[in-house]
This record gives sequence, C-alpha cells and structure tokens, in this order.
Amino acid sequence: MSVGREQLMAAAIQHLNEDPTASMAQLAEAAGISRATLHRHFSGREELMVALGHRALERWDAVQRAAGVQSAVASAEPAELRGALGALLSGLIEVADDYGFGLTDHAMAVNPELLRHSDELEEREIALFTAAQRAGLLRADLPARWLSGTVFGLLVAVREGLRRGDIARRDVPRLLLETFLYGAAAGPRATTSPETAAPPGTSGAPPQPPATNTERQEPL
Amino acid sequence: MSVGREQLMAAAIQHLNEDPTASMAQLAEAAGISRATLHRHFSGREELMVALGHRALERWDAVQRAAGVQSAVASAEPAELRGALGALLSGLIEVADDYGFGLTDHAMAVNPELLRHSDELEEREIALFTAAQRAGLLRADLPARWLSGTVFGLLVAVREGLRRGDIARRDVPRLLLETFLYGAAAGPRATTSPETAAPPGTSGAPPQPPATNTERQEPL
DNA sequence: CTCGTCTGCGACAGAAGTGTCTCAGACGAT
DNA sequence: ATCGTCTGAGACACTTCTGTCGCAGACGAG
Repeated sequence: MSVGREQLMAAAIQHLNEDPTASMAQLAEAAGISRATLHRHFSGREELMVALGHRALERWDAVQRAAGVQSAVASAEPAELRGALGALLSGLIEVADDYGFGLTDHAMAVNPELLRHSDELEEREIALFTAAQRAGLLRADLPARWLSGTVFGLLVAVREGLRRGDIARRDVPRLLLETFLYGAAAGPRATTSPETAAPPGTSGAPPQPPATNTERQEPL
Repeated sequence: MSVGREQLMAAAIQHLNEDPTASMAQLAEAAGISRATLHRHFSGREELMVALGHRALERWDAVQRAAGVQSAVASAEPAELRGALGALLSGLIEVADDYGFGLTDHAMAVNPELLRHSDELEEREIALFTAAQRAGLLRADLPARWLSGTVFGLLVAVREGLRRGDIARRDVPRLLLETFLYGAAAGPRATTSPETAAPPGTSGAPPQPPATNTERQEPL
C-alpha cells in the first residue's frame, strides 16, 4: 500500500482545482498510481466525487464545531455569537481554498447525498446568522439565508482572487471579514485595526465629505 | 430559416443554465432544431461556447455603457460615479441571471479570446471602483480588484439564490446593493427606504444596543 | 412549375472516457 | 524460500459525444 486513500483524495482534489474536467486517468497519474488501482479504491467516478464531496463537507463540519456554532446559537450570547462568526469565516477560508473546485462543480450540486449533507450544514449556519441577527450583531433586514449565500459567494471570490493572484493569502481573512460585515461603501466605521484603514495607496486622501464622526458597533 | 442564430444561442444558454454538461444533441433539441443544423451554425462545441461567452460579455459591455462608466470615471464627479455604480450593479444582475452558468463554467475560464475580452471589461470596472474610492464613495482600504471580485462573488450568490428559490427576484437589487455597500453587520445606516428596514419577520425586535444614532453617507 | 436553399434524418467513423479483466511482478510477512 | 497481497501494465468491450456526409423533403422566389 504505497498511497493511502486519504493522500489519494488529497492529490485528486489538488489536481481537480487546476482542471475540474480531469479524467480518471489524469487523477490516477496525479496521485502517482495506476488507473486500475484508482478503481480499486473507488468503483467509479461517481463514487470518487461523492467521497471528495463528503470529505469537504466534513471539513466544513469540523470548522463549524471548532467555531462552537451550536453552543453559540444555544446560548444566544452576543459575545459567543461574535466569536463563532469570526472563527467560522476564518475557518471556511481554508476549506474553500483547499476544496475550491467543489464550490461550483456541477457534480456536487446534483448528487442527492451531498445535497442533504450540505443542506444540513447550511441550515446550521443559517441558524447562527439568525441568532446573530436576534442578538443585534447582524442586520435583521436581510434574510439569514441570503447572508449564508453571501458568504458562499465571497468564498468563491476568495478562491478566484487567490487563483489569479489578485490578493495576498495573508490579507484574505481581513478582506473577507471587512467586506462581509461592513461592505464596500466608505464611511465612518470602527475596524479592528484603525491604523490599517488607509494604506499608502497611490490615491491621495479621498475628498470624503465630513460625515458625522461616530463610533460604530464592532460585532466581530 | 426557422430559428435565427440569436434565438438559437438564447435557447442554448437557457438550457445550459439548467445543465451545464448538456451535449450538443441536447442543446439542438432544446432549440428545436436538428443536430446537423446546429453544426451548420457553429462548427463545433468550442465555437458555440465562445460565441455564447462573447454574447454574455457584450451584454456586460452594454451594461457598462448604459451605466456611463467611462464618462463617470473621466469626470471623477461623485454624483456621476454614484449613478454609474448603481446602474452597473443593477444591470449586472440581469446579465448574471441570464448567463448564470457562464459565471463559473470552466470553458469560459480557459479560452484565451474570452479571457482577453473579460479582462478588458473587468479593468474598466476596476477603474470605476478606483475612481469611486478616490471620490470617497467606496472604502480605500480594500483593493479595487478585490471589490471587483466581491461583485462577482455576490452575483454568483444571486444566481444560486434565484435558482434555489431562496430569494425573490424583486428583492435582488436591494439585497445586492445593501450587502455590497454596507455589509451584514448591524449598525446605524441610512438606507434608501428606511421603512423597509425591519421586515415583519418571525424574529422579534432584535435587542440591538442603542448605538449612537447618526446619519451615514449614502453613496448610491 | 421549377429551381435553389435550407432543413431534418439517418448513418458513419473517430475520439475520449469508463469500467472490467487478466497477468506478471514487487513486496513484506512468516 | 514461499506464500498471500497488492500493484502496474495492458487489453478489452462499452458508452457517449463529436464532427461529417449524403439524401430526401419542405418551402419560398422567380
């Protein structure tokens, strides 16, 4: 047994991230094994895809557990919800980066098993958003389900940005969090590190209208 | 000539939105023509895909022109930039809805022609974001390129939300605009229609801390 | 009516991927 | 050394999609 099932799936995912249309032969070669051996692990392409999907969903699940989503929702404490939200988003970045192709791959959106599994995780996430809305951390005038979709879309944007080299890996958590929470509009807001609010960009100081300077609540 | 080339592509796209893996035979059937006739219009699948891609990019281009992106950037006037941003996002919703599959289809991300075309449009959009940052409409502490990616990601979220029936079509412009500009965090902000700020959801009034009530600048 | 054009239909070969099978060899355990 | 297990290589049949071709029929223009 040269390569285990785990390393096999890891190699497959890594290769699928570069070419989502890779054939079984290419995936076998990427894993350094023969096509026959690949079929000894997974009876067919379908089974491999489902296995990869579940692997990704289990990591998503692990992120939710590590973030303490369940207990935060149960407690309804703003502090706990705040922490769970931050940990969740941070953790999801890595998952989206590792399993990038799965975010938008058609095979994942068709299989009933995977759909049920991901729906379950999504509902848990929506429950967190709903609780955060009740606690006054997140806006209540946007459906929690849409907020969940927003996170998904932003993770796609993160994946693309990293793939194309548009954004630096170390900036991703800040970009994701800032964009998701406060959006792109200019205006007074309290960030986690105010000194990074104005990077030394080429643009001079924006002729910003002197809006009433106030403190904004800092949910995360 | 029963069906023109335009209607043919429209039918193809509509069908591809439901099943991105549809074969040429399925696309021909969806358009109500034979497979041979489809090949008389497009020499192969590759050519069809490129044509569909360009069609989508031309609509994107049209949205940019209708929004007056170029002149707004040239003028650097906050009022013009504000209008261009709003018109751009509103227009992109329809494009993303009609050409949904193209947002994440692999064939689109591979063809050099389409890449050059979309890069050109994207650069124009980034120029608008940059100008809006200089005018104080958008945050300057987030890269304009990331803001462009954010819009892309949110459009993917819109597509998915509509496909799954999570969100109502009439709510989409508000959801997209509000989320992109102000994010998901709770806090004092001036929306375009304050009376819609608190929908009659099941959740009671959130125990929101009485943050200092202030007016926020309203970029769009 | 007749001609030219366009269309659908069926057939064809080729390409690519998939799943299965056999066989020989490597390798470790005993 | 031998046995059992696992592996890679190759061959095979099967499916699906693709691209091309010829032919017959519909249909409008003249």
